[in-house]
Amino acid sequence: MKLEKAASQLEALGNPTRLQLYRTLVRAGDEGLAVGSIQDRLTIPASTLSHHLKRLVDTGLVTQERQATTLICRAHYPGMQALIGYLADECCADGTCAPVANSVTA
Amino acid sequence: MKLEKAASQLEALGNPTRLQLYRTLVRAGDEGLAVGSIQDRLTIPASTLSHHLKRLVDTGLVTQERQATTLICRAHYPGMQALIGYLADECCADGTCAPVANSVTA
DNA sequence: AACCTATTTCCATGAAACTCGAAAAAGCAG
DNA sequence: CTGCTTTTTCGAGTTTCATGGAAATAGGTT
Repeated sequence: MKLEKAASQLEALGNPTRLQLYRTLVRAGDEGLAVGSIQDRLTIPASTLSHHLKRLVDTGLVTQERQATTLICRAHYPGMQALIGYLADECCADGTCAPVANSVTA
Repeated sequence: MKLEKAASQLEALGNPTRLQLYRTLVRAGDEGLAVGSIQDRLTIPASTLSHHLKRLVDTGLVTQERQATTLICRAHYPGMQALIGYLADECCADGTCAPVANSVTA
Protein backbone atom coordinates (compact mmCIF):
# COMPACT_ATOMS: atom_id res chain seq x y z
CA MET A 1 0.00 0.00 0.00
CA LYS A 2 1.25 3.42 -0.93
CA LEU A 3 1.51 6.18 1.60
CA GLU A 4 -0.80 8.36 -0.46
CA LYS A 5 -3.57 5.80 -0.47
CA ALA A 6 -3.22 5.06 3.21
CA ALA A 7 -3.43 8.77 3.93
CA SER A 8 -6.60 9.17 1.92
CA GLN A 9 -8.23 6.25 3.71
CA LEU A 10 -7.17 7.63 7.06
CA GLU A 11 -8.51 11.01 6.14
CA ALA A 12 -11.78 9.42 5.08
CA LEU A 13 -12.14 7.78 8.48
CA GLY A 14 -10.84 10.83 10.28
CA ASN A 15 -14.19 12.56 10.28
CA PRO A 16 -16.48 11.71 13.18
CA THR A 17 -19.56 11.49 10.99
CA ARG A 18 -17.85 9.22 8.49
CA LEU A 19 -16.30 7.06 11.18
CA GLN A 20 -19.71 6.60 12.73
CA LEU A 21 -21.08 5.86 9.30
CA TYR A 22 -18.44 3.26 8.65
CA ARG A 23 -19.03 1.73 12.04
CA THR A 24 -22.73 1.50 11.33
CA LEU A 25 -21.99 -0.38 8.13
CA VAL A 26 -19.62 -2.75 9.89
CA ARG A 27 -22.24 -3.57 12.46
CA ALA A 28 -24.79 -4.15 9.75
CA GLY A 29 -22.66 -7.04 8.54
CA ASP A 30 -22.87 -8.81 5.23
CA GLU A 31 -26.39 -7.81 4.37
CA GLY A 32 -25.38 -4.18 4.40
CA LEU A 33 -27.67 -1.20 4.69
CA ALA A 34 -29.61 0.90 2.22
CA VAL A 35 -28.67 4.56 2.04
CA GLY A 36 -32.12 5.46 3.28
CA SER A 37 -31.79 3.20 6.30
CA ILE A 38 -28.50 4.80 7.20
CA GLN A 39 -30.09 8.18 6.88
CA ASP A 40 -32.82 7.17 9.30
CA ARG A 41 -30.38 5.83 11.85
CA LEU A 42 -27.88 8.65 11.78
CA THR A 43 -30.37 11.44 11.16
CA ILE A 44 -28.35 13.40 8.65
CA PRO A 45 -29.61 15.06 5.47
CA ALA A 46 -29.52 12.93 2.34
CA SER A 47 -27.10 15.15 0.47
CA THR A 48 -24.65 15.27 3.33
CA LEU A 49 -24.80 11.54 3.72
CA SER A 50 -24.29 11.00 0.03
CA HIS A 51 -21.10 13.05 0.08
CA HIS A 52 -19.64 11.16 3.00
CA LEU A 53 -20.61 7.86 1.50
CA LYS A 54 -18.97 8.73 -1.78
CA ARG A 55 -15.78 9.53 0.04
CA LEU A 56 -15.73 6.11 1.71
CA VAL A 57 -16.50 4.38 -1.57
CA ASP A 58 -13.81 6.32 -3.45
CA THR A 59 -11.16 5.30 -0.94
CA GLY A 60 -12.14 1.64 -1.11
CA LEU A 61 -13.55 1.29 2.37
CA VAL A 62 -17.15 0.77 1.32
CA THR A 63 -18.86 -0.89 -1.62
CA GLN A 64 -22.30 -0.29 -3.05
CA GLU A 65 -24.71 -2.52 -4.90
CA ARG A 66 -27.98 -1.59 -6.55
CA GLN A 67 -31.14 -3.43 -5.65
CA ALA A 68 -33.93 -1.87 -7.65
CA THR A 69 -34.20 1.73 -6.51
CA THR A 70 -32.26 1.30 -3.31
CA LEU A 71 -28.52 1.27 -2.94
CA ILE A 72 -27.09 -1.26 -0.54
CA CYS A 73 -23.87 -0.22 1.18
CA ARG A 74 -21.39 -2.57 2.78
CA ALA A 75 -18.14 -2.16 4.65
CA HIS A 76 -15.34 -3.45 2.44
CA TYR A 77 -13.24 -5.48 4.85
CA PRO A 78 -10.21 -6.00 2.60
CA GLY A 79 -9.83 -2.23 2.41
CA MET A 80 -9.76 -1.92 6.18
CA GLN A 81 -7.44 -4.87 6.55
CA ALA A 82 -4.98 -3.37 4.12
CA LEU A 83 -5.06 -0.13 6.07
CA ILE A 84 -4.57 -1.82 9.41
CA GLY A 85 -1.76 -3.81 7.87
CA TYR A 86 -0.09 -0.66 6.66
CA LEU A 87 -0.38 1.00 10.05
CA ALA A 88 0.89 -2.09 11.81
CA ASP A 89 3.85 -2.32 9.48
CA GLU A 90 4.69 1.33 9.91
CA CYS A 91 4.26 1.08 13.64
CA CYS A 92 6.33 -2.05 13.90
CA ALA A 93 8.99 -1.24 11.33
CA ASP A 94 11.72 -1.54 13.93
CA GLY A 95 10.14 -4.39 15.85
CA THR A 96 9.19 -2.27 18.82
CA CYS A 97 5.60 -3.42 18.96
CA ALA A 98 5.66 -6.86 17.42
CA PRO A 99 2.38 -8.58 18.31
CA VAL A 100 0.21 -6.77 15.79
CA ALA A 101 2.31 -7.03 12.64
CA ASN A 102 2.66 -10.79 12.48
CA SER A 103 -0.94 -11.75 12.12
CA VAL A 104 -1.48 -9.16 9.42
CA THR A 105 1.65 -9.75 7.40
CA ALA A 106 1.26 -13.49 7.63
CA MET B 1 -11.35 4.52 23.03
CA LYS B 2 -14.00 7.03 22.11
CA LEU B 3 -15.05 7.56 18.54
CA GLU B 4 -14.11 11.22 18.73
CA LYS B 5 -10.58 10.49 19.77
CA ALA B 6 -10.11 7.81 17.17
CA ALA B 7 -11.37 10.22 14.52
CA SER B 8 -8.93 12.91 15.56
CA GLN B 9 -6.03 10.48 15.44
CA LEU B 10 -7.11 9.21 12.06
CA GLU B 11 -7.43 12.75 10.82
CA ALA B 12 -3.96 13.52 12.13
CA LEU B 13 -2.51 10.61 10.18
CA GLY B 14 -4.70 11.32 7.18
CA ASN B 15 -2.42 13.96 5.78
CA PRO B 16 0.41 12.72 3.56
CA THR B 17 2.97 15.03 5.11
CA ARG B 18 2.04 14.01 8.63
CA LEU B 19 1.88 10.35 7.79
CA GLN B 20 5.36 10.57 6.31
CA LEU B 21 6.44 12.47 9.40
CA TYR B 22 5.04 9.81 11.68
CA ARG B 23 6.67 7.10 9.63
CA THR B 24 9.98 8.86 9.89
CA LEU B 25 9.66 8.90 13.65
CA VAL B 26 8.73 5.24 13.78
CA ARG B 27 11.78 4.34 11.76
CA ALA B 28 13.96 6.44 14.02
CA GLY B 29 13.06 4.11 16.86
CA ASP B 30 13.54 4.70 20.57
CA GLU B 31 16.21 7.34 20.28
CA GLY B 32 13.79 9.55 18.38
CA LEU B 33 14.68 12.51 16.24
CA ALA B 34 15.26 16.19 16.92
CA VAL B 35 12.87 18.57 15.20
CA GLY B 36 15.79 19.99 13.28
CA SER B 37 16.82 16.56 12.02
CA ILE B 38 13.31 15.89 10.80
CA GLN B 39 13.33 19.20 9.05
CA ASP B 40 16.53 18.28 7.26
CA ARG B 41 15.22 14.90 6.17
CA LEU B 42 11.81 15.97 4.98
CA THR B 43 12.86 19.39 3.70
CA ILE B 44 9.88 21.34 4.94
CA PRO B 45 9.89 24.80 6.53
CA ALA B 46 10.26 24.89 10.29
CA SER B 47 6.91 26.50 10.94
CA THR B 48 5.03 24.04 8.79
CA LEU B 49 6.76 21.15 10.48
CA SER B 50 6.00 22.56 13.89
CA HIS B 51 2.31 22.74 13.08
CA HIS B 52 2.13 19.16 11.90
CA LEU B 53 4.16 17.95 14.84
CA LYS B 54 1.88 19.72 17.27
CA ARG B 55 -1.06 17.96 15.74
CA LEU B 56 0.51 14.56 16.22
CA VAL B 57 1.48 15.39 19.79
CA ASP B 58 -1.98 16.72 20.63
CA THR B 59 -3.62 13.52 19.46
CA GLY B 60 -1.27 11.34 21.46
CA LEU B 61 0.61 9.78 18.58
CA VAL B 62 3.94 11.45 19.26
CA THR B 63 5.76 12.52 22.40
CA GLN B 64 8.43 15.15 22.83
CA GLU B 65 11.27 15.51 25.28
CA ARG B 66 13.58 18.44 25.73
CA GLN B 67 17.32 17.91 25.60
CA ALA B 68 18.93 21.28 26.06
CA THR B 69 17.88 23.40 23.10
CA THR B 70 16.72 20.56 20.94
CA LEU B 71 13.40 18.80 21.16
CA ILE B 72 13.47 15.05 20.70
CA CYS B 73 10.37 13.57 19.09
CA ARG B 74 9.31 9.96 19.36
CA ALA B 75 6.46 7.90 18.00
CA HIS B 76 4.18 7.01 20.88
CA TYR B 77 3.43 3.35 20.27
CA PRO B 78 0.63 2.96 22.81
CA GLY B 79 -1.26 5.65 20.96
CA MET B 80 -0.98 3.79 17.68
CA GLN B 81 -1.78 0.45 19.27
CA ALA B 82 -4.95 1.87 20.78
CA LEU B 83 -5.94 3.21 17.40
CA ILE B 84 -5.26 -0.05 15.61
CA GLY B 85 -7.16 -1.84 18.33
CA TYR B 86 -10.12 0.43 17.83
CA LEU B 87 -10.10 -0.07 14.08
CA ALA B 88 -9.76 -3.80 14.45
CA ASP B 89 -12.64 -3.92 16.90
CA GLU B 90 -14.84 -1.82 14.66
CA CYS B 91 -13.84 -3.84 11.65
CA CYS B 92 -14.35 -7.14 13.38
CA ALA B 93 -17.44 -6.31 15.40
CA ASP B 94 -19.33 -9.12 13.72
CA GLY B 95 -16.38 -11.49 13.50
CA THR B 96 -16.01 -11.15 9.76
CA CYS B 97 -12.30 -10.45 9.76
CA ALA B 98 -11.00 -12.20 12.82
CA PRO B 99 -7.22 -12.62 12.46
CA VAL B 100 -6.24 -9.06 13.25
CA ALA B 101 -8.30 -8.36 16.35
CA ASN B 102 -7.06 -11.21 18.49
CA SER B 103 -3.44 -10.22 18.68
CA VAL B 104 -4.37 -6.65 19.49
CA THR B 105 -7.08 -7.29 22.00
CA ALA B 106 -5.08 -10.03 23.70
C1' DA C 1 23.95 41.09 29.45
C1' DA C 2 24.95 39.79 24.67
C1' DC C 3 24.61 36.26 21.58
C1' DC C 4 23.55 32.02 19.23
C1' DT C 5 20.72 28.06 18.03
C1' DA C 6 16.39 25.57 18.06
C1' DT C 7 11.60 25.82 17.93
C1' DT C 8 7.20 27.93 18.30
C1' DT C 9 3.68 31.46 17.69
C1' DC C 10 1.66 35.09 14.91
C1' DC C 11 -0.27 36.28 10.83
C1' DA C 12 -2.00 36.11 6.25
C1' DT C 13 -3.67 33.64 2.23
C1' DG C 14 -5.33 30.25 -0.90
C1' DA C 15 -7.36 25.80 -1.02
C1' DA C 16 -10.28 22.36 0.54
C1' DA C 17 -13.83 20.43 3.57
C1' DC C 18 -18.50 20.30 5.69
C1' DT C 19 -23.25 21.22 5.45
C1' DC C 20 -27.60 21.14 3.40
C1' DG C 21 -31.67 22.83 0.61
C1' DA C 22 -33.32 22.58 -3.95
C1' DA C 23 -33.38 20.51 -8.18
C1' DA C 24 -32.06 16.70 -11.16
C1' DA C 25 -31.43 11.86 -12.23
C1' DA C 26 -32.12 6.73 -11.73
C1' DG C 27 -35.14 2.97 -11.40
C1' DC C 28 -39.42 0.87 -11.08
C1' DA C 29 -44.91 0.47 -11.05
C1' DG C 30 -49.25 1.33 -12.98
C1' DC D 1 -45.80 8.41 -20.19
C1' DT D 2 -47.05 9.70 -15.38
C1' DG D 3 -46.14 9.18 -10.93
C1' DC D 4 -43.51 7.65 -6.99
C1' DT D 5 -39.34 6.52 -4.31
C1' DT D 6 -34.49 6.71 -3.72
C1' DT D 7 -30.24 8.82 -4.29
C1' DT D 8 -27.09 12.09 -6.43
C1' DT D 9 -25.62 16.53 -8.26
C1' DC D 10 -25.67 21.55 -8.08
C1' DG D 11 -24.90 25.68 -5.79
C1' DA D 12 -23.72 28.47 -1.98
C1' DG D 13 -22.35 29.66 2.68
C1' DT D 14 -19.42 28.78 6.49
C1' DT D 15 -15.62 26.72 8.50
C1' DT D 16 -11.37 24.49 8.89
C1' DC D 17 -6.83 23.18 7.01
C1' DA D 18 -2.22 23.83 4.90
C1' DT D 19 1.57 26.59 4.11
C1' DG D 20 5.36 29.50 5.20
C1' DG D 21 7.69 34.03 6.17
C1' DA D 22 8.61 37.02 10.00
C1' DA D 23 8.89 37.80 14.66
C1' DA D 24 8.92 35.96 19.31
C1' DT D 25 10.38 32.62 22.74
C1' DA D 26 13.22 28.96 25.14
C1' DG D 27 17.51 27.32 26.45
C1' DG D 28 22.35 27.54 26.61
C1' DT D 29 27.10 29.62 26.34
C1' DT D 30 30.67 33.12 26.90
